[in-house]
Order: sequence, then structure tokens, then C-alpha cells
Amino acid sequence: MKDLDIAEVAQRSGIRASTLRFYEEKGLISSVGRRGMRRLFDPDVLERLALIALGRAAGFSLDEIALMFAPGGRPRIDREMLSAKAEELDRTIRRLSAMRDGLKHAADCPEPSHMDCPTFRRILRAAATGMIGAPTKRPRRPLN
Amino acid sequence: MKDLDIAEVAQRSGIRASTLRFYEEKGLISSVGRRGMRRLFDPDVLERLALIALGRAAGFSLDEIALMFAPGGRPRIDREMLSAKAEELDRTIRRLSAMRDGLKHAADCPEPSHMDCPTFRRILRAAATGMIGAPTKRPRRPLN
DNA sequence: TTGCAAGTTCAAGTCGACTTGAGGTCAAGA
DNA sequence: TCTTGACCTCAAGTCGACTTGAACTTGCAA
Repeated sequence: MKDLDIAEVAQRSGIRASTLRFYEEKGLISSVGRRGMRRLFDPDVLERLALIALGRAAGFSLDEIALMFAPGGRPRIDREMLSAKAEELDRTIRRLSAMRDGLKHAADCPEPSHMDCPTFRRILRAAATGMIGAPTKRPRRPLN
Repeated sequence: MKDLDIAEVAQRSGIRASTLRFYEEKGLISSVGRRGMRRLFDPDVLERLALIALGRAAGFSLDEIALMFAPGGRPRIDREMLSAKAEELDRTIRRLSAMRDGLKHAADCPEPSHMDCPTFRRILRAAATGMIGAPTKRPRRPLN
């Protein structure tokens, strides 16, 4: 199959051209050459981009992902790293679940003011002592 | 009980003085006066800070939290808003759970390269098509 | 051949929640 | 009274992942 134009990669991957340039600059992907001044990409870049998306979704930073794509063709994905991430996710999930339950309760609680609800106050204490854990940064959906 | 010095609030709440000043500037908390140039806080500020921590943990932004503390003493916490957040959390949890399971599988998968594992490839496709959902920003633990 | 949409580079901007630094003030203990 | 360390203000910096803008070049359809 033919090499792809940046717009085509963008279209097929759902990733903006500006992002693709950015990723190339970061060394996450690479173009196989140029037609004039314009980048050409091997179709394989699509798989690589999927891999990057996966990594991001799993909570890896671009830098961490770059490390996995270290020198040498195929991605070197460390199984330990994966387990570690899985466990990290697990902890996050637990925190969020507790939070969700708290919120649900607070939403349904009959007390006139949340401050009068024992459950709410309990959650409050937990949050205050940091047990619930601080800012899980808000999911920021990309504009694509 | 006596009014508190900013250092004391910091110490009791586990929130840095710089953050307290920042919160005051944002209108999230307020000091009751000054001793010389130094802020004095009512002990109630601690409950307010707990509330802020809770809101943050639930995924509200500081601006959203500020809205809840609208004019008029007690926090006006909208039950609808809480349910909405709870549902949002629920969706996030689902995404993360899928991700975690995928990671676990990938970590345990016997295939020599992840690329040869059908499950991995399936997850990959999901990520590529955005089904898994993009960057849940990484939890960034405060330095405190 | 020409027009122009789409590509290119490079620097700077954005968002949220803070932190840091410089330079100044002052309450309180010795 | 003097010292000093904690506090103050205000501006700027940080982090991550991109986006945006300005200024420029060019492949390709008409």
C-alpha cells in the first residue's frame, strides 16, 4: 500500500495533523520521507498510533510511551510495567468507586443540608484527611 | 476557639499556606481579618477546606466548587449536580476497569510479542477507535 | 501557467491548580 | 531595642499535551 499523506493519517486515525507533527517531534512516530516538503507516512504508523492511544488510555505519559518504542523495531512493552499500571488503575478505581457511592448517597440523602447527614460528614472527614485522595485530574477529552 | 494563623490552618488541614492564599484569592475561603498584615482564619475554614477537598476528589473544578459556595452561608450543593458527577464517575470507572483488565491480560499473555495476542489486538482496536476513551489525566498527587 | 488549499516551520499560547521568587513588612521573643 | 523568621504581595514559572498564529512554500487541479 502507498505511503500516506499527513491528512490521510489524520483522517484514518482521528488524530489531528498538528498532533501528528507534535508526535513526530517527540519521536513517537516517524515519517518515511517527504514529497517535496510534505511528510509521507508508512501505513504502519496507524498501528503505532493505536498503540499510543492505548498507552495514553492506560495512563502512560507520552514520555513513558516513547520509552517503550525504544530502539529496535517492535515495541518493547514491559510486562511488569503493565501489571504496575493495572494495579495503579485498580487503586484509582477503588477511590473513584468510593467517591461515586458517596456522591450518590449525598444526592439521595433526605437531610435538608448535606452537613446534617452523617454519611456526608464521614466522607467529608475522609476527604479532609486525604484518605479519598486528591485530584484525579479531570478527564479532558481531546478535540480531535 | 481562637482564630487561626495561616500556618496553623496549613498544619491542621494539610494544605500549604501558598494554596490557602490562592484559595482566598479565588474566593473559595476567606479570612476573618488581620493581625497586622497577617491573615486570621475562623476555625470554620477547616470544614470549608474539607468540603473543597471532597469536591476536588469528586472531580469538581475549583470554579465549580466556588459556585456551590455561592452567596449565603451554607453550601448550596445541587443534588442534580451530585448525581451527574456520580454518573460521570461511573462511566470513568467502567472505562478504567476495561483498561485494567486489558492491561492485566497483556501482562499475563503468553504470546512472545503483544502484537501476536488477539486480546491485545482487540484492545488496541478499541483504543484506536477511541472507544476506550482518551486521556484520563494522570492523577497528580499534590506535594503538600 | 496560475491559483490556492494544504502543507511547512517555529514560537508562543492554553488550561488548571498551584508553586516559586523577589523584595518588603512586622509581631514577638531575647 | 534589636533581630529574625514568619508573613505579606505580585508577577512569573511549572507541568503535560497539544493548539494556534504568523509567515512562508508548494503540489496539483483547472
